Amino acid sequence: MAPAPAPTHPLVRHLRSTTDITSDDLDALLSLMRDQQDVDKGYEVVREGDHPTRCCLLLTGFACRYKLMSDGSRQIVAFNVPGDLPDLLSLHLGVMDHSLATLAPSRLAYVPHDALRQLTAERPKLTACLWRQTIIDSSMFLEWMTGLGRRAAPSRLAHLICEVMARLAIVGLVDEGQTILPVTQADLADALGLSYVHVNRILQEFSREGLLDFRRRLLTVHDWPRLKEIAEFDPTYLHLMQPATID
Amino acid sequence: MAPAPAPTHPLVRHLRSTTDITSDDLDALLSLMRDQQDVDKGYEVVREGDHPTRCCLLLTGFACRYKLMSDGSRQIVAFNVPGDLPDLLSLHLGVMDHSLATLAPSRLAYVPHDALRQLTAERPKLTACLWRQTIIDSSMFLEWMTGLGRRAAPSRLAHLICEVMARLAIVGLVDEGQTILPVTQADLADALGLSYVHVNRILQEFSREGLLDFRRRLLTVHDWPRLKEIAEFDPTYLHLMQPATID
DNA sequence: CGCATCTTTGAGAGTAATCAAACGCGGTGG
DNA sequence: CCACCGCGTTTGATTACTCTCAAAGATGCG
Repeated sequence: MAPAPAPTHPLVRHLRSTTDITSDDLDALLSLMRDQQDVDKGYEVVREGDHPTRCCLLLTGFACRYKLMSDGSRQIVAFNVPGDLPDLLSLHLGVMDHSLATLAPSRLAYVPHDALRQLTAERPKLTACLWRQTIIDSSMFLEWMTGLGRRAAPSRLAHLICEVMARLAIVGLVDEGQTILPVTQADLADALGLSYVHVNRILQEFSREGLLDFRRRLLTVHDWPRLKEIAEFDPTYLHLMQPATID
Repeated sequence: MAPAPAPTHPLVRHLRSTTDITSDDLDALLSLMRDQQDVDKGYEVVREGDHPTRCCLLLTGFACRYKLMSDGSRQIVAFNVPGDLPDLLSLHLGVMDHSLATLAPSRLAYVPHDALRQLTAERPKLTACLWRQTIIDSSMFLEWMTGLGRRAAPSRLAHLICEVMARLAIVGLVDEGQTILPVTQADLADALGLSYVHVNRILQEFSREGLLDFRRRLLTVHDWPRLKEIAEFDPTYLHLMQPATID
């Protein structure tokens, strides 16, 4: 039987795919990641208003960043996949202006701000890589905003699925067009600025058309080219060093 | 008569209000800003797909960043006021994934990426300030996204006006609740994900209620507290070092 | 087996888009 | 000085997308 592929650290996969980080800087960064924790789904890593003193790395699982409105509604502004540094921005922001929570049982690693700040003071190249990382984040926000503002609901949903698939593929979590996407339709709705009822109807339409199926957290894309077409998905904004990994 | 207040450089006002930059770093940065240019309204500073080799500083005028959709519609993702470094992110991004254009006659200063990169390699403190700056940008995107996804149209418009007023106030461009906002209602619509017809109707409603008037690029806010209330405007996400400047 | 969570369905209501046309104002040129 | 022109704004009528509310099915976990 074929041996399982060497399990590469997701952070390594992630950073290598979006930056030209050196092995040396990578090792230095990884050496700070000793403090790890397993958490359940629904764990709030940081909350709006917090003054965090450390950043976290998502090793396994799934997370999202969101803001809560006064009427109780929630806008999810980002999904995070393994390898992401979801709250890296807290390094340069006193106060969190949004929250971060897991959507699935997850493993987190923590890096104290102090250590990270010292590391960046010593290593300009690494600093540039991490800075670039936060900027790519903001690129994704821009794309998301554009979807919220100007894309019709089906295209918006398709685009979100394309993005998440692409990012999961980078860290090796997509197999034959299938992936576990541990979110509910209500979570998708919160990300898309739609109601969950409407999301449900669009998903049914997609399924009826043979485009994809999303049931019980298992996402199966049957027709990636057409999905990309509906989404008008252009992965440029992910700023990958190599061309996209699905096609 | 009272002497006019000393005209401070807008970049200085801006950076001082959002970071703890030192005078020394500030001078170093300013010394790179020699290359200046006056441009007309509608000038495209950088375009989606470009590979810029310099960043710009908006000295006077008004600009916006936007993405164009295949159907010709436009999503404005940010407005830029004097003192902003609207495309600082291009320093760490090979390709622009959105465009930047002026909305009013403006004066720009350019800084080559080379020079800026060298400066950041030498000055970790300055790097942190600029990094922070790009992160605050991304905070504003998050707030904007939340508005697009979850705020009703009137609240969304009110929020945008609050933000722009607050940021103009920082650089001293608001006087007695009045400011020149050099955008059309169609521009506002492109920023808000609404049609210009709808924006017009909301503005009329605001005017009828005595909340504000926006005519021929002159914005007059009559009832700032109520505007903030409608917008649920909480300036935390602007990450100002001092509390907000209007109240 | 029972409960909690998540998904699905239907009906009715509203918000905002679209289309089309008129209006107002400032600038230009005769 | 007036007529015209263009940009931006305003208006009205119609359409349609999406939400809300309410309730019924599924599914999986304990």
